[in-house]
Amino acid sequence: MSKEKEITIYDIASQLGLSAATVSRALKDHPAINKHTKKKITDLAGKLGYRSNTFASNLRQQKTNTIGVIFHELRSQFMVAVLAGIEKITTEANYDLIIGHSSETYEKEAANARNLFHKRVDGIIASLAFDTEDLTHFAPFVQKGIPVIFFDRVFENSDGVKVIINNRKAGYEATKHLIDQGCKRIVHVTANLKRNVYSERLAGYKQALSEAGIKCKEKYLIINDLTEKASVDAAKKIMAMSPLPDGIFVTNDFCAAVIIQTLKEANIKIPEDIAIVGFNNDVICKIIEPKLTTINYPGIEIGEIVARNLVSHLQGNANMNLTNTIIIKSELIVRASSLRKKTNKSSAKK
Amino acid sequence: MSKEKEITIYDIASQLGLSAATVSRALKDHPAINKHTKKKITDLAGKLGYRSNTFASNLRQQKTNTIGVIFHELRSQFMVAVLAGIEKITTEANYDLIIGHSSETYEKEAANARNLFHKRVDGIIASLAFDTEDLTHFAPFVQKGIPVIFFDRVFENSDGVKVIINNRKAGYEATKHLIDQGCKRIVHVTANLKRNVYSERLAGYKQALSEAGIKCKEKYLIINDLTEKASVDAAKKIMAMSPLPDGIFVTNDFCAAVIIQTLKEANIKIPEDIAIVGFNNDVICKIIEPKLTTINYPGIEIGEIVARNLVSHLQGNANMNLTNTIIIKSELIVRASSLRKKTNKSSAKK
DNA sequence: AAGCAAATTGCAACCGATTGCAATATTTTT
DNA sequence: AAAAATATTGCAATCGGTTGCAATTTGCTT
Repeated sequence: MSKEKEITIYDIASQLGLSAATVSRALKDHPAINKHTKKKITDLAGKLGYRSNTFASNLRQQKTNTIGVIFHELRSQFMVAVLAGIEKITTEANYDLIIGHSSETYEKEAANARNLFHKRVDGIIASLAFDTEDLTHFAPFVQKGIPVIFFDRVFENSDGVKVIINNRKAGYEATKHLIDQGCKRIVHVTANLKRNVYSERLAGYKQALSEAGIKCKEKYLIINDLTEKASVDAAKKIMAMSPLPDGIFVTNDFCAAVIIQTLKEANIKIPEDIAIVGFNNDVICKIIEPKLTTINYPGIEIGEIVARNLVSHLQGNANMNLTNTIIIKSELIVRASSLRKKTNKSSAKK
Repeated sequence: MSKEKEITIYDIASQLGLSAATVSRALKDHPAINKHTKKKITDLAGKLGYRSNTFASNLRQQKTNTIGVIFHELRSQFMVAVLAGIEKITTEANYDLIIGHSSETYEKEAANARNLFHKRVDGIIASLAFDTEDLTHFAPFVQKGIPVIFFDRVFENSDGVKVIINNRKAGYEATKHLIDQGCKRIVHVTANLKRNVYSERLAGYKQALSEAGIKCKEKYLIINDLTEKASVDAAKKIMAMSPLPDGIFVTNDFCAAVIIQTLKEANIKIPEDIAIVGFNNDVICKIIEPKLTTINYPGIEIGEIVARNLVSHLQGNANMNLTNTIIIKSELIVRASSLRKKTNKSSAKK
């Protein structure tokens, strides 16, 4: 427990009869320093257990080498995957991450933003909470020229870079698939329509219905917060409908899994009575019985792209401000939960 | 995009004809400063958009107000819950978190430790990777008197504070429950026995068997890495046994769920043919069919306790070094996957 | 060996907040 | 009203690394 004194460049300098400036440069591999002295310095630094003081360095250089991340929720595979992608790129580039999560409330999101602002992060990566209605809490960053990049939950018409998938197309494909499977009464379970991801998927849903000449009924739209309880309620609401719907497009795999579970307990057969499609391609898709048809939302790639954009902007290799929106590919993955017709693809692996 | 100059205490001081020292004290609510001047200062600071420079402050105070967290994996409900618990306490106490994850390898764990050491965190919270064999990578912290606290995956005989559950007891109860349900040939699927959590659960398993006069067979012990693939393999191994086992105690819910799924596909009935108990009480327990009996491992509480201990040590309110091990309660939660006898508790909710 | 270019190294002023101690202002005591 | 006590404020050094510019050393040319 003996708290030894920290070694500084001054200690190294005096032990070698050099100046602190030389030591500083040597440790950063500055080209002006003689190879031979450089070696002496790094050797001694190693021996003494020198560790550079980030604060002194940050203070002088006026930058923190830290990126702030604001997530609405961490309990989803998708989000963790995005995080892993971000982490991979940022650690390679030697940036630290400060992670804040909003638990889906605007209030905490704004508090996180303030905190990160005070911590002087060099850049921000964010996905919005359910109830965020404007981006004023990010204004301080914009004013100071600190780059902000959004993914997944974004304001489509805002400035700043956004990395998203084509949610409308995904919603369209999910619904179209159900229609192709013979569904006529298709429920859509989704969340707060203020969020682009949900409103766009809904738009795709409506488009597919209208193209098929199916009228979109108000009562077939269920909006909730995707929690376990809300999912059970949604299932009950669906069971109470008469006639029973024959298809459900759920905007989230976990919610879809709970709905399947609840319906099965009521002896409703999936997919024979009701076919179901989820969204995200979480592991849960393969654990629920029947396995869940879903939209693959590639989290790692999104995280990597988001981070790569931010980092190269910060390093001056590219100017983010020229970019506006980056759209990542997503695709429908068909599994048993929606397969009623034994079509070309034959039976999905059982 | 106009990068305005940052406001410092000197700016505030000169605008008010005061000294920087006074401004600094006023902003920290130092008792020696006159209420009236204090108000003038905070008002102006607000108006100018002053934000304190953490680096200057950290540099001067020689502490970072940052806690490092080393996780072996983030993709589990349990770990995310622990993180949420830690976050709750540390943000209340105004500490930042730097999170590193080892992906279950010693190498990355050590790299994370080095990084956090260089970042000069004030304290460390860690859970060990599968293949970590010693704690030398934490030695630098100990030497400098930086507190390190472990949870879940720990070395039981090491110095330092550990927060764990009684894994032996949990393993015993899980196995005993299976025995009580009439199981005689009980398989145990677990992971690297270097980790206390797994070796202890195994010990509990053996104890329960021996008390019931059941011989513990080598071939009934399956050790893997708990991934999806490994879980499928484990299930196949089990199906190949003759006679078929009639009970499985799995050390992890996700792995248990995959095994259930795989067994069901082979037309094995759960729990009639084989009863199954998992570990952790992840949400997946309630989604898998039948619902999974498991051990409740209270992540949030563990996170809170770990963080509370560390924070109060750092704040000088308590000395962690007097504590050695904190044991949290865990309990068996019985659900359908193991219920063969309709006993006193009658049928678990269907 | 003088002259000049290139390679190394050092000087000293930052970056912005903190804090022990001294100085000044205000209030209370006698 | 002077002395003593208390409340406020300022001085100036400090934390440790960085960097423009100057100084010094070394190498090369003729």
